[in-house]
Amino acid sequence: MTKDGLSVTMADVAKAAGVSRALVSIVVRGVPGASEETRERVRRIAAELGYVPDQRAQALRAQAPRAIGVAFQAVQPFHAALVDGIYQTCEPLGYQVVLSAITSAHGEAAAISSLQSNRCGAIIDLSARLAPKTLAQVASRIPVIVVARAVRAEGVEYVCSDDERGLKQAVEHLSGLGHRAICFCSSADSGGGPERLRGYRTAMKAAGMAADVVETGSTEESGYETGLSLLARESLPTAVIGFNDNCAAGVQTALKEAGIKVPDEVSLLGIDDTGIAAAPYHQFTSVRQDVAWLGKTASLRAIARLEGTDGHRRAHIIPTTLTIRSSTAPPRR
Amino acid sequence: MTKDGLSVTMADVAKAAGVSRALVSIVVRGVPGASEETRERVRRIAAELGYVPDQRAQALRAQAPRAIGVAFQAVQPFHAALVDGIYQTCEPLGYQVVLSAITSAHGEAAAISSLQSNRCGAIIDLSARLAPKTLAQVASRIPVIVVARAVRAEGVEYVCSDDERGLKQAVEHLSGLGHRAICFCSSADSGGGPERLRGYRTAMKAAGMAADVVETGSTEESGYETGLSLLARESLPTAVIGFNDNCAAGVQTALKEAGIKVPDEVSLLGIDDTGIAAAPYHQFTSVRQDVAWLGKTASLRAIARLEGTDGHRRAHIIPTTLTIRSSTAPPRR
DNA sequence: CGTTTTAACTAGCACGTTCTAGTTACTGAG
DNA sequence: CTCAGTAACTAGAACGTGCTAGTTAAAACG
Repeated sequence: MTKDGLSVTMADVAKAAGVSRALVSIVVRGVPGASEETRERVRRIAAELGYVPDQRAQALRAQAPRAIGVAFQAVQPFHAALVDGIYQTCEPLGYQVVLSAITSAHGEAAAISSLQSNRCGAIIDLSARLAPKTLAQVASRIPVIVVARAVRAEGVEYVCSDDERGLKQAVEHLSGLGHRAICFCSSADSGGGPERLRGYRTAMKAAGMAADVVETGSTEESGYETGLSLLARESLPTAVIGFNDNCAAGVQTALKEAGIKVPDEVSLLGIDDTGIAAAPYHQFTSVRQDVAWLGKTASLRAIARLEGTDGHRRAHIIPTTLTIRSSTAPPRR
Repeated sequence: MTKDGLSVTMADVAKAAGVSRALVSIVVRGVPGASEETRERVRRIAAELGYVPDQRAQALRAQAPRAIGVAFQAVQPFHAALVDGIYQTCEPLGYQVVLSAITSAHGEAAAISSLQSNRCGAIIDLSARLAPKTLAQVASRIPVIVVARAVRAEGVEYVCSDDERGLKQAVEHLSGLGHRAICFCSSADSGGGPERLRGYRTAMKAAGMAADVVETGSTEESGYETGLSLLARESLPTAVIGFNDNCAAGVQTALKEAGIKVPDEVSLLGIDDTGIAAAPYHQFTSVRQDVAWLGKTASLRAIARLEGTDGHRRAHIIPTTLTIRSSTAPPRR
């Protein structure tokens, strides 16, 4: 640290080593143009002074942006896994990941604007709730990749799971076990909501069964409410598909409290295959989203768009798989 | 966007408006020095071109750093809440929050180095697992505030909950209900582990009870294992304090599977009061950490250290409260 | 009319880096 | 000894912004 409390700069190292700034730059970047002994000496002095290159200055100097911006919601475990995947893809390729959290104090618009302000070459939005028009406006300046939501906006690309097919897998699994009365808890305005509903309806029709849809939400509480409403019916369905794992967990609680056993009396199926589905007391069969794949695809698309090696595409649909656990079984007699 | 695909700069706006860059700067920052009509015109043109100030250039120009770096683990809901609190405190005070995720692909050292590289004026570390020596080295250059872990390292300040007193509250609540056989699931190497254990031992001693400690971990799985080990004993304790809510949830599952009812036969108490404790099927009494307070304190300390208005302090201990729910009741006869 | 004041605006440097276009100093060939 | 070739190094200009120190031009004042 220099005397005035500011950070160590290249010039400080250069001065201490008795060389020019340019040479220090050559050494720290490891490019040819310095003798081995000078290299050694400069490296040692840099380490002694605790020199760390200033990323902002590097970025400012660079002509082409080397940063990928990610807007995410910290509270969502799903987002955490995606962020992990994005780091895994971007960093080895030499791209910096710039995060901006979407919180109660810092909304989606603020997050995106902050990423623009950091001159990210592309933006990956994990929680696109803004109007398509607004997103399109951003996309006219910077490539935008939306994850887990089918956004129909000019210039916006999206990556999401094949929710429609996922529900087909779920319905087929249950009908294969012999179920005929399968209820789906829908949440139309959540990400993937419309696709999941469509997939359910199509699959039910194909199997010659009547659709049975209840509108709910994506939280455990709404699942619990839905569970109570099912219990109030004259007869229970033999199987219930929750809108997601949270929702399924809520339904299970309501059923358990009423003394209904899962899967003996009612089979229960979640979607997303998050940690909650794998928890020892749930063990939900669940439609698995391949989060690593989603993150990797979004990253690669962002990089491709940033580098301009590839034009705009509309959508990237990632297949789902069914993780079978102990919450599904043949129906009660 | 300019022709070559790069972003709009101040010079672009200045050229389009037929004024100097300096004047654009004056208008954008809203400082005196421009006539109202020029101001209006420049603002309009800036908006038309989609000009967004370059934060990196601003930061580079600024003498004093205005950014607070935060190293966090995305997968931890606890961290998410803290990040939220940090944004709420820092942004209104004009400080930028720079996030760096700690993931499998991007460890704590990488995260901290990235924050240094971004010339943050202070670092808030939500997941300090590095050796105290390493942390001290970082702290010798940049103020470091560690959250939720009592780190004894030169120059490092920490903010954490009063875990010791929290356990005292837990034990007193249970002993007030009449419990005499209270088991504590300890996790010595987790954040707050040693303090929690010490608090438990002290409180038990003060109440004239014998300590009953089982070593476990901070996950649901380890709680489940611990639950099984308790069931293998000749007689169950009448109350169990989980190391945290996750752990308590695991214990509960093991007990439930063995047909043991909570709280009728065994009282169960969690720590942290996270969402899991409040979930409908758990309803744990839990020692609440005031996350908002923790985040606010860490932020304010970071700012104080950054501004140099205040010297180094060692520790900041935030009080805990007990949230009473339905998992605790008087002991079985 | 000359001088001062003030509002409105501009020129140009600095921040820390990278990169181009040099400038040395040394080696080896003729 | 001269000349080219090369390795090792340096000077200085950008990148986009903020700020200091100006420079106009018009109004105010005596």
